[in-house]
Amino acid sequence: MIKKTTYKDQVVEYIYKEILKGNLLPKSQIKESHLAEELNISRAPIREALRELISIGIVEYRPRVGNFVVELQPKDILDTYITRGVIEGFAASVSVFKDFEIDNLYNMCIEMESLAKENKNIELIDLGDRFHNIIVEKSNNNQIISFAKTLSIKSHLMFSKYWPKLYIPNQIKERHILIVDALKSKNPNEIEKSIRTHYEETGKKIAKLKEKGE
Amino acid sequence: MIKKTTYKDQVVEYIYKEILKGNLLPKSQIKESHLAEELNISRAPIREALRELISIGIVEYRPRVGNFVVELQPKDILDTYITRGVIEGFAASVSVFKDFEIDNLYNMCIEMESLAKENKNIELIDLGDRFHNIIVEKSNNNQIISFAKTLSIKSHLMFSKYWPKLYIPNQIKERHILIVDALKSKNPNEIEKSIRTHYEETGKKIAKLKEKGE
DNA sequence: TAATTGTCTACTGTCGACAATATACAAAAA
DNA sequence: TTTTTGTATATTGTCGACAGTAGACAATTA
Repeated sequence: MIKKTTYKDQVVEYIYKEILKGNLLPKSQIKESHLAEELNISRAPIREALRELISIGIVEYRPRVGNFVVELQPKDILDTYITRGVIEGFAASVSVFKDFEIDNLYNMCIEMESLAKENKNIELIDLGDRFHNIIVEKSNNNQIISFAKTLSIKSHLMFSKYWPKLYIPNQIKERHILIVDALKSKNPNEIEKSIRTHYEETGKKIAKLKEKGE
Repeated sequence: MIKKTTYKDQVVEYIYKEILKGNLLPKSQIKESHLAEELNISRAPIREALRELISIGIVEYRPRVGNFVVELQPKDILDTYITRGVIEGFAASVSVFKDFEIDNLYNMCIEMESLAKENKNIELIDLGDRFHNIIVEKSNNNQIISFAKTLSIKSHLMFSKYWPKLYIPNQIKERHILIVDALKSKNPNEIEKSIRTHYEETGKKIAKLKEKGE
């Protein structure tokens, strides 16, 4: 499969990763011409990329002033995680999972613990994404899926820094198994609640760490 | 209050209204250079405006091919309305309203009926927006507020065409009073459910009309 | 005829340049 | 000193031009 990408798409990736890596700090200005020079392209694709990041909520834009990496306040973090719980919770509550699909999700929980123990962070995060993605996609609601994707990108930015401090391997497994158990119950209210709690807990935790750390 | 706007913002408004008015039909291509010539500006601000409309989900973009007014399938309409119910429903369930605020919302319901009877559509839509906005804002969750805004813009596009066929004046009032009554109950589950139902009903209705109409 | 290949055209992708302006900082005034 | 006013500059906003390509349609081949 050959994939044709534009400069814009590559720049989106580039900026996103620079923020993740901590090379671009919150509140710092992303200057179009500097980036253009750095990447040896013109400002046009840079601007397009910035617009995309703005719509996700990663970059803040002040007309005629500039583009800035957003400073995520504890409150913003909590809001985002709570909303993610609302979106994904709803998705799960209207989804119908077959037994083997639930087993599959369960196995992913087990694998999470292993990966966490081996410190394979990248694989672990990827597995987590897949786990939650399966749930969201199952809703078959495109608006929900689209919002969930935005929130997932945004969350990454929030937890990456605090990742190691959040949960021990066993907790990671257990927390996700709670969701699987709820799915087994086939009770929409229970399912919805379990996922909301899942995200709210993490949101609170990160928000608290963020508060202390500054 | 003096407001300084860029071309981009004005173009967003322009395109949005052209779609609402039916001058730009679903599936039709929005050609940058044509619009640029029409408005006597360059392509740059046009592109920026299009990117914004894309992120809302009003315009569809195929790389290297063009920008097209989205063709909203009945399923998309239902998805959007259901999601709006989920978002606003959550907002309402975590909000705490004072008695006088609830009275205020109730009065708005009464006024809706009057406006509907007098066929003051623009004012009526505006009042509806304010009603739902009050609920969303009260949640004090910026992520929720931001999603709600997107969904509101998108919904307008969906119902504008079918507006007169949806509800009679008394129904408009009664449907919103159901929400107010739920708020009075102070029961989060009841509140959340009432708003979800509110939007799901309308979504289904519009989706059905859309199916028939084509 | 039907399938393939070649060509043309209109559109988007990207460019570099200039215009407009927010901000910082210096100069002037109180 | 403190406040106001002017000025410089770096950055965004907009422009027009050119490059590259998707899609349409004609020409070619079987």
